[in-house]
Amino acid sequence: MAVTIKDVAQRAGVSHPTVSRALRGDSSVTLETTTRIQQIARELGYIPSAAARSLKTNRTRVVGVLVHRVSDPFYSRVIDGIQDTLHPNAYSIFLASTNNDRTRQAEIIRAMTERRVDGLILCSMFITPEYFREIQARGASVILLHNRAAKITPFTLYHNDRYGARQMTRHLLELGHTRIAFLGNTRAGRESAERLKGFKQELDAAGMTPNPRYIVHAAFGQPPAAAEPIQALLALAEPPTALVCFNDSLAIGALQVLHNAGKRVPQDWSVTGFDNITIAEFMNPPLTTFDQPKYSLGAQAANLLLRLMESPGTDDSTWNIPSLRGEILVRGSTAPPPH
Amino acid sequence: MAVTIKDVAQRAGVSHPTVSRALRGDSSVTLETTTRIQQIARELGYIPSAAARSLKTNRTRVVGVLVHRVSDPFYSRVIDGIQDTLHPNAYSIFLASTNNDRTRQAEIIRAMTERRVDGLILCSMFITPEYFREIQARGASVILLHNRAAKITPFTLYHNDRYGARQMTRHLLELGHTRIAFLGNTRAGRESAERLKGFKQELDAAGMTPNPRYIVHAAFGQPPAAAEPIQALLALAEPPTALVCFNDSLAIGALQVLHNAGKRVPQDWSVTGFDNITIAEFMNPPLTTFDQPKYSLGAQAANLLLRLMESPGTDDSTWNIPSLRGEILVRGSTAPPPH
DNA sequence: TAGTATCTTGCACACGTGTTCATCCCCTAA
DNA sequence: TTAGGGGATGAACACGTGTGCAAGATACTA
Repeated sequence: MAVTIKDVAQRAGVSHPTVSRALRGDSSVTLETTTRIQQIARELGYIPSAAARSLKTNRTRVVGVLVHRVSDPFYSRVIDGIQDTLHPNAYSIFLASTNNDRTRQAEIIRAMTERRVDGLILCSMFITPEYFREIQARGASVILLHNRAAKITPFTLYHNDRYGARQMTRHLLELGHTRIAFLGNTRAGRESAERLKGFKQELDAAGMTPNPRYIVHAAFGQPPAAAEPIQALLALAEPPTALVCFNDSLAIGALQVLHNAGKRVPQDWSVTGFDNITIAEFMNPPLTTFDQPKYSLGAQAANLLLRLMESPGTDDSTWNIPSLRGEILVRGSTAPPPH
Repeated sequence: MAVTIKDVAQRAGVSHPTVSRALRGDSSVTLETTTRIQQIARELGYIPSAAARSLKTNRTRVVGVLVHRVSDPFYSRVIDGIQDTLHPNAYSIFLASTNNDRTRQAEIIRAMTERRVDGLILCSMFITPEYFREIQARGASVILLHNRAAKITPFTLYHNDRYGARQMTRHLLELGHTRIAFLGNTRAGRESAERLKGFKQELDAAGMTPNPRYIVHAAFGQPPAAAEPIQALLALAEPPTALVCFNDSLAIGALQVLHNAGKRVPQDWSVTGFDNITIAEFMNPPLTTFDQPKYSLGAQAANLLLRLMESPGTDDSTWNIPSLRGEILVRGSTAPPPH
């Protein structure tokens, strides 16, 4: 069908191994022959078959990336970072989204295994240790990003949830707030639990005991999910004056609910987000949030994976796993409490 | 290295073609043998090699998707639609972003050609007719999405820019506005030009002549790019009272600039977006916009591509290309003009 | 001039799968 | 009993590329 290496060989009057070597820049081929073969290959529009090459070399130069949803504003930035790092290294990316569906995740990993990806970046919550080991046994390098069970492998990159939550809480304490609420995300599991833990720790450190009524949870991590828990907070006899949200999307949902209830942010309520998604600074008011280095996170994960794929088998924890802390960004959605 | 079809064959005491047939459910193999082979394959953890299969069948069941940036809130929803349509059909997706860089786009398409993708969904502006034909000549089915030069192939899905812009403009006219501005996006090329055309047409239809000073352009399509042109509008002796933006992101940028300038939306200025990205309804005020069926757009493109890949060679324009219109969503960012 | 070292190239095989065709076996009908 | 037929399986080859090894050509040295 398509033009193969043999076509080029025939046209050049050489054997196909010579063409193979010439195009790969093997120095054992005469410079003259090399340039002639390259010329002919270009004329014929020869493009080698990755499938055939992979079959022989046992490497695909493909990396699989798994997220729960591509349109998630957090992960889409992570993917940008992965893309920009892997592309210059001539790797292609299989991207798939699980939709938080275990069955679908299994199908995807199966497909990626059939395709013999060299590496895998998994941003899923559903990776068990056994699962991880099975994938690894098949020869693929694996990086976990943001995983619930962070102890499966040393090759896990995750932001410091507890640290971030403490930063946000401290900021509100420093502004003078005493009635501070926390809005978690049920679906985020460990991640949400960690941030709640940080929230409580910081209150403890300030000598305050967290009010259990101020700890509420959204069913998932998108703006509409904020409505119900925020209504509950508003209905309290003594509502809070500040709110630490699990992420920016929920904070944005909270802003809207508060606005509709006639509450002004930040005069009546202070609200903080988490992640610093692109849109956060363009909200009205601009969102005070914890800036996660999303792009860098993706880039670092990709870099780590590249190193791992180059030197497989070194499962030592002697590796220097970068840890990305992030930082607080104070914007317009927080202020001292009223009166 | 990995367990191959021959290992399964040996273990089952049959030849490898029998295993191949059994696992593909060929009826010529005894039911008994089939179940036994399947059992053994499962025990051994046999997973066929896509590379070897592709080499033989000349099909990869892989589709390449090209966008300018994954984190773009418009395309990331399109990708969701593509994903959810292709996954159940056992196709995998190569995702790559061009960053609006022609060289990088060429590298990506080259890589996808090496990988022998069965199909391609291109959301790029840089596809010339010759380029398109060359890709097609290599046997891949191609769908264009949102392309500047819509006439290259019948297999182009694009939303009706002109129609949408007319809708938005009419809405503002009906509210009583007479001083209406248009904020375009230089980088979007034809797309922006079409929307501007629709804007002008609707004004014409209302017997009004567009004021050239009210037509401004942003350098790119993200919120920060709105600052400069909006400042220019504010500096006019007689500034507009309404603004039709190229997309939601620019409208969001405009909202912030107006807010900082002490203008209230919608009391002083009405602002409209375009696309209805996820965040639009959670802005303050919620954005009046033109809802593009992004997810459906992706799903339709994928469906069309599936049909095209199943029956290659039929280049007829007898195909029924779906046309997706979209609809206006009136929310809080528009109101009658002041006084 | 012959022998040897070096450089260039081709032959043959392998990677893992699917497919065509031939073969073998068993069953049935004459 | 034998011929014929149909069903199950195996042998051989092909897909396009990379690689080890041998062979041929050339240059250099003794």
